[in-house]
Amino acid sequence: MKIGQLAKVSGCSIQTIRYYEKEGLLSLPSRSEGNFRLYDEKALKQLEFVKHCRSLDIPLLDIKTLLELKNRPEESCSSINSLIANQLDLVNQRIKELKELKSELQIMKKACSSDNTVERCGIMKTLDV
Amino acid sequence: MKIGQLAKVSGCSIQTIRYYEKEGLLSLPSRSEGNFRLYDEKALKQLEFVKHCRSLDIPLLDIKTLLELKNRPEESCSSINSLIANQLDLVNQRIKELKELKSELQIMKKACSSDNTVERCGIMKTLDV
DNA sequence: ATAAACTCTATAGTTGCTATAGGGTCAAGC
DNA sequence: GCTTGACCCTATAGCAACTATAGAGTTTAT
Repeated sequence: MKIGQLAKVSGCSIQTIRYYEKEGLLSLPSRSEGNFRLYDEKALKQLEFVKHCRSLDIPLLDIKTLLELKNRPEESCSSINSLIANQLDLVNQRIKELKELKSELQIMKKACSSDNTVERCGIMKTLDV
Repeated sequence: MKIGQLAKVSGCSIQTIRYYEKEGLLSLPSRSEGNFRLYDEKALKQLEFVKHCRSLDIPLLDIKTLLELKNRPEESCSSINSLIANQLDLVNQRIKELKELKSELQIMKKACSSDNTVERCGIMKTLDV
């Protein structure tokens, strides 16, 4: 199939597919006589692997690492474990930060009722440290 | 004071200060004979305002809006209310997403014990949709 | 043959910084 | 006065992960 079809099937944009190829996340596809990229089922599977990893906020560089490991089945998977554990830490950390941010925003929200002027706005007073 | 001192006092890097000035978040400072930027207490306050907004994940463009509103004290602050409410929505949304991501990562973490091969790695099997 | 849809490569842009290059200024010490 | 190191300047590029656009070539259906 051509790139437009792959994009439809995978839910990944044409430009992103080309980007992933350029970044080494997708294998170079064969080409038609007119130089159009041609993809098979294996390419679709690889793209879906990449997409799945992205949905986990895994950076592209790490995804490349995972793909390389995938090609080395006899190797230890301890680095995969580390990667996922690290990702989980990052997520936990970010959730913590966002909760704190949420608290502050909620306090600010209450600091001002509508139909005020900027001068008397409780939110603005809070921002003005 | 010069930019290095402002950076120290504010906790904001020199380059970021210059960046904020370029983006219109900070007023153009006066200059010394040697063309060094010179800042007063007012500039420090403005920078701290910007920093505070950034700590709330408010985009620079919105911060500019807030600064403009600050200069119009008689105007309605309803847009400030909207901005904070919107920010809160975004934060809530992101927390939700991260919690879902966390769940998935936790499941994956359990899918593999250490000292496996890639071939038998439960995490890799999960990624391989 | 024609036109529209699809595809190509190259490049620029988004956001919010951050680093670097090459050069100028200032202040302290000799 | 000279030197040196700290500080400052502008310009530009880079980061991550896309996303858009320009200009041109290919394919497909009528």
